[in-house]
Amino acid sequence: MKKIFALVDCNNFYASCERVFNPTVMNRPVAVLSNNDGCVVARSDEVKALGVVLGTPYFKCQKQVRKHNIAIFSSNYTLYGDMSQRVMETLEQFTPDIEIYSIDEAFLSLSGFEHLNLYQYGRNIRRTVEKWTGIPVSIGIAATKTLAKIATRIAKKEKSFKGVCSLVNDSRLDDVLKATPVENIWGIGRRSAKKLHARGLYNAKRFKYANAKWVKKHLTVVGLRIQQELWETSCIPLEQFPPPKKQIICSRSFGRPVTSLHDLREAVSDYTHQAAMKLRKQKSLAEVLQVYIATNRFKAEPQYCNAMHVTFPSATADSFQLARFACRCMERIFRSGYRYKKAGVVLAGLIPEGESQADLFWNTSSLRKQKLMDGLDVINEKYGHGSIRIASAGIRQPWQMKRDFMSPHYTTRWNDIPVVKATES
DNA sequence: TCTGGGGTCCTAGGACCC
DNA sequence: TCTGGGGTCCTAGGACCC
Repeated sequence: MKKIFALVDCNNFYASCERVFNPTVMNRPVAVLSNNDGCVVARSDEVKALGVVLGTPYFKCQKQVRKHNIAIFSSNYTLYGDMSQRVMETLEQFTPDIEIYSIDEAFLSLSGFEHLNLYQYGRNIRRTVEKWTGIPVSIGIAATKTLAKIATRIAKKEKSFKGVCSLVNDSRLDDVLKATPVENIWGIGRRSAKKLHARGLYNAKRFKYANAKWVKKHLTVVGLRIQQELWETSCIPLEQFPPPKKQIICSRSFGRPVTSLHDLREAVSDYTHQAAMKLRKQKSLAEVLQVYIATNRFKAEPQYCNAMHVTFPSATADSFQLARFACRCMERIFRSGYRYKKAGVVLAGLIPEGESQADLFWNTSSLRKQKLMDGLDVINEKYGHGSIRIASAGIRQPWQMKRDFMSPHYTTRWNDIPVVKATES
């Protein structure tokens, strides 16, 4: 049976989320900043039109922000995560086979839906999502994921398509590919694009008809798969049930330079706890813990970075145990006299709960400790992240990241629920 | 003053084994 | 003086994604 994939992609997702509950920015350009208010990571259409490039450091576009009255927001992941869930739940109305690919994208399997007018079906999905969540989306429909990605670009770019583009059984497919630069193909990054250009392959159609042996040699099997997908041969399947993560990272830049071991210990304790919560959520244990620190590479000042990892005799998901080791690693790699910008924690060697090898001389997590962890997670889930932290993460936390333009937690905090006031006319 | 964070997959090369 | 061939496992680094 021929496969059909739809890709649903939220438009300017973070910026759209900020607009849903804040009508005052509906007609203003909106930009959302990365963690630490570092770079622009999401832009409304108006901001794109003003020429503000994705990834621009905030301090480099402040002039434009003032001149054009751009509304600026710090990243509010609690809000975006919740809005994402609403969008995904809406999509589940349309097919049971859905892969949540990222916070703002989902692949839907529409195989077996050929009897429908796929374009109209897409339009229906789009209307419903916008009505139920307030988030505008673009939808691309095609025989492979790679082609669905291309279709979505067209749906977004060509206004006459009204947000939906189907390339299923479409004789114009090669024309569409011809108009698609290779660097815009999903999975073709800067380096691969350069190689393709060097061989005179500038658009997706040329790539499609290129010599497969050459493709395999220079772009590996990954490139070969992409090429196959351009031929409508599906090689990248729908992953409905994503496998558990193989590593969990928590790393952050600091709001200001950090110089003391004390503060760095606090920071990695906090990061370790956050990573451990994710670890427990996917019901895994970690065998390896890694800690790293780095100075600010953009500054002309003494640079230092280092990392250290420990392997446990028996895998664990205990926040306290992990944090203790994280602090010990930090003590080992810390050198005084530097201004640190960033620290991170990696949990690796992840195995499913219940598959751990007990070690005779290793203090394995007791049942009581496990109950304590469960309690911690329940409370943090219910009252918001950071309601309960571990003491070694400190209270004052001078290293905390900057978030000067944070919007309220409209959907997840009682006190932040928007209030609509009637005015007398 | 101010430059994000969290992932995956693939390959090459070294260690080690039979 | 000569130094096969095949296999596995691990790690670091490259490339890419959102």
